[in-house]
Amino acid sequence: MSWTGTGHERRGYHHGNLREALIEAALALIAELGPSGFTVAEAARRAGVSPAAPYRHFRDAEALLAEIALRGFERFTTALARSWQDGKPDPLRAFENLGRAYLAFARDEPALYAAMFETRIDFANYPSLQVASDRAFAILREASERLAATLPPAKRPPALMIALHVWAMAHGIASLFGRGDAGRQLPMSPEELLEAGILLYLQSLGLAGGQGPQK
Amino acid sequence: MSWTGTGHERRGYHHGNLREALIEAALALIAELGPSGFTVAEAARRAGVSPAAPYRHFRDAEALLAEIALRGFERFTTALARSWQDGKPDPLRAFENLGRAYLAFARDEPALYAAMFETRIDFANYPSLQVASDRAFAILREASERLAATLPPAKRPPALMIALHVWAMAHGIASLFGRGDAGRQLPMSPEELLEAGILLYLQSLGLAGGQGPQK
DNA sequence: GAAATAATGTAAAAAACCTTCACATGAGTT
DNA sequence: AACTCATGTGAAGGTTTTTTACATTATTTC
Repeated sequence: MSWTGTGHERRGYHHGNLREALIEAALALIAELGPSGFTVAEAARRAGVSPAAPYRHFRDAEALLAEIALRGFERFTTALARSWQDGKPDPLRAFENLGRAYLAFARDEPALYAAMFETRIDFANYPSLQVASDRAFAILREASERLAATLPPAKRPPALMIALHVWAMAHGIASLFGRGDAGRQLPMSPEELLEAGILLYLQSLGLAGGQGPQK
Repeated sequence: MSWTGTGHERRGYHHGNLREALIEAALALIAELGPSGFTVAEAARRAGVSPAAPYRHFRDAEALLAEIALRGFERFTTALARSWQDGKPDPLRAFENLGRAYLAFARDEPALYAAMFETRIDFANYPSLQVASDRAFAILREASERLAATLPPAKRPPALMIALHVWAMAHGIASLFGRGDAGRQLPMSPEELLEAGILLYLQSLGLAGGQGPQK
């Protein structure tokens, strides 16, 4: 038993909670070394089991990553929904909060975010991932709908487009500048950058800044 | 010599152009299987040499990827500069062309784009990569400067901010929706999405749409 | 409660990969 | 022609992935 890890104690022949222990170990590995630093063998080592044990719980390495990404999307959805607060105190403020929550999630849970977006998992092989990802996007879309609905129908821009633009900018900022040490330094924080970008964008749609839409 | 590849012919004991052949093989692998599908052994196999041969040209697998990313940034810079056309016919049109060129590069050279942005190479270990990346961003920044300069100084927004916002949105769209099959389907093409996003954003700065800045 | 069954972990092994090292070969130089 | 350097080979050690046969424990059923 030379692989017996120094980490969490082992109750006996059976681990008792190996599935969770593997997920935690994988998360720690990703956080430390990036998505490519994770290996099934190392996760097993940290959980104190043999290299074959993980295969009782996950079909292969990708399945473990997919499970992590799935939980990531679920927590992401929760975090976004909480920050949106059903549009309170007002849709614009709530929308800004949504943006901050997006970046906060990417910063505070880099391993989850990496598993969700920096890992090349084919969603077709994991339908639940597609569902979970759609649910997260649905928050953003709902927020965009509510924001757009503050305008009279004639001047109302398509909410889906707004949601896509905001998602792209948020993901772009998180991905390019999200980690403090990521090579590039900014004249402002990622949060400030995103907030400014969203406000400018919404302004031209007449959804921020107090004046009507451009035309 | 069981590893003699079926690909490009071999002139003798010495390959003659192994370095380039390895880079090509790695690019093909990344294009086919994603960044994680590349292995030194397979690249060597395709080049028709032994698995140890690549180490005469690259310190390790990451160094090969870094070289690919470096070339990617150089070609990226060239493509962006060409599309920008020194601001012709006018800064706004040229700016839109820049956005299209960004997405075209991500679509047409997915392997390069992946090596540049989806691979977690530490720029600190490859200073030339940092330089090349900065050069690419400099095009975007210069374009932003020129665009901002179309406004009187008092109303001129910070060009760096514009460049960061546009880069983030372009990268976000490329990364989330750039590949046709990438799970999510859009109501419009990535190019149209980006163009609309940029125009709306610039509108509120008074840089597009024909009217002055808001507020 | 004992026996059958299911779940979970181990050991061993094959295949692939990464990388290094000593050595071989060929190219270019003097 | 001899020397030197660059480039490629063969072999080897170490790691990882995943499968298979087997061992152990938990759970269910009678």
